[in-house]
Amino acid sequence: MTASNTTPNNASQLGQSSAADGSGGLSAPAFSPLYQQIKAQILQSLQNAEWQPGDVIPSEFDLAARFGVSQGTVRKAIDELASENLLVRKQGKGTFVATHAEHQVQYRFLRLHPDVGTVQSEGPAERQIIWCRRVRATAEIAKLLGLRTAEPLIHVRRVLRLGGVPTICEDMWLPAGPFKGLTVEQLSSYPGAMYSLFESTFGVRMVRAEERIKATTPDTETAALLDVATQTPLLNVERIAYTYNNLPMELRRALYRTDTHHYKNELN
Amino acid sequence: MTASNTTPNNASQLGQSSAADGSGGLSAPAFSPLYQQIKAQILQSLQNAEWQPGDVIPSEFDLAARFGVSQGTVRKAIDELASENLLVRKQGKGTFVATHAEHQVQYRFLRLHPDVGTVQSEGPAERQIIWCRRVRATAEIAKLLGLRTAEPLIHVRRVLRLGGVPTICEDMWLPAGPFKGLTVEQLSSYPGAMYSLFESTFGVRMVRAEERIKATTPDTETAALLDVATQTPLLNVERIAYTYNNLPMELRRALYRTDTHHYKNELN
DNA sequence: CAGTGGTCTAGACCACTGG
DNA sequence: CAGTGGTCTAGACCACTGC
Repeated sequence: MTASNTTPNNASQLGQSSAADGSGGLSAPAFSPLYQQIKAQILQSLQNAEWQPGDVIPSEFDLAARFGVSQGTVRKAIDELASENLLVRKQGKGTFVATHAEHQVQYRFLRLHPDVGTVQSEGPAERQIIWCRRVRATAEIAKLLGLRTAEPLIHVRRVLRLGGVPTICEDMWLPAGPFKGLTVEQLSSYPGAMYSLFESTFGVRMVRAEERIKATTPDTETAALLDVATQTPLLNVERIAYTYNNLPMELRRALYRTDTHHYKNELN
Repeated sequence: MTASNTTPNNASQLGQSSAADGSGGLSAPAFSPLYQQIKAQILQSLQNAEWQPGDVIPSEFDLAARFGVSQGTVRKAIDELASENLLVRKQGKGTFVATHAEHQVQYRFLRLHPDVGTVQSEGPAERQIIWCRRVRATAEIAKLLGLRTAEPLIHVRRVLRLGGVPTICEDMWLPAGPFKGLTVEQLSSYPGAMYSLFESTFGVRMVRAEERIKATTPDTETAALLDVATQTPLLNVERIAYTYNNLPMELRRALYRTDTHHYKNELN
């Protein structure tokens, strides 16, 4: 009785998700293990906002019962989601939906760190919104965000001061639809990180990002904002941030001063 | 008979490794699960060069028998080592010691990619060794490499051409001891990546690296090597590469041209 | 076909949290 | 104390490789 498996193998009552699964190829039947299907189910619940950021999700045994699999299988699914920073496990307490609002890390995607030996204990960044405008997508921006040219966008420009020094000047482009109603007042008064605001107010959770870095010099306007000469070499960091389903939701083009800070990257 | 566990719990015949374990704190007894101890044992075999890069290691069942644990426990240990890129699993074939000589990825730690739309299919980089000298460590370099000031080093300077264009100029400092006998001829004639040479010829396997990026302009000598004006903004990438045990074994300071390439980083 | 890694189960017990 | 995640086992079967 006990030693026989539940089903011969692949997909039975568990419908394979229909949307893009990123496999690309189309020849192979593409065997998908049970835990991957469970993972897709959990992901679906996250996308559907069935569980909110910060919430506890059901226990491993509950989920196992719900999906009709063993706890170990659910565990493996959650393991992967946790390693992708979509879920956070806390022993003895439960498994939680990850959130940008965790006070521990203010800027999860910011890789700019103060040089050691120079200014330290600089505290939180001071943020200054330069503007927040409605614009239309250029062909270039539309392509990067997966939109059509001339679709409405919100364009935000801001400066961050670290340790009192203007260090970062960034432009952000957001699709107007999901961010309808975003105002300078919100951006200025919100106490947490910008992605935390997006999460709580607009239900858009940034999950992953890609950055492309070049060296450049600022135009006169940006040079003034950063209080540097126009020939000062700066890092040009272009970021595309993605929400669930690899959907790009933000384009950000930032200039970093690197006289007292550096961009840190770990290579494995 | 079967349902009782092997040992009440922690460390029994498995001696906890003596060297630095990175735990830092000293108050807690620091419970260490079995699979972590197995992982440490396997790591030890890797450091002792008991298994060479590219070799197969014993099967999960063999290792389980050797360590007196179940296959699942060995599996979890190998899982972590594989996720750290120290081992590579190949279904149906075995588990292999990772190597920099895999033809698939020529430069595992190089994050500079050609811009899309510009020059493509640029093929392998052309390497040009500018010099290879014996020097003594400055205080700064000694600190970064965990050495004492004035310890002997090998200083290599080279230029990489991508798609025919001189794009990277880098200086490397290596401790003279482990790299005794490194010559310009070796560096010039070796067909693979530099870390592959280190691995096969000197038994030094780079496992992990940290990079700190700033924007700068080149001095006249470097500007000439890269064929750019001295006011051209460039990426300054300072890398410390580590072998097993978090031992720093290389300091590298590179300047990247970013007119047709960019430094790519994935944020999770 | 045998050998390897990969999946899945069922059940036991441990470590941690909070009422 | 009960409930959660974390570890460990023993055993079954699947998918892939290569002889």
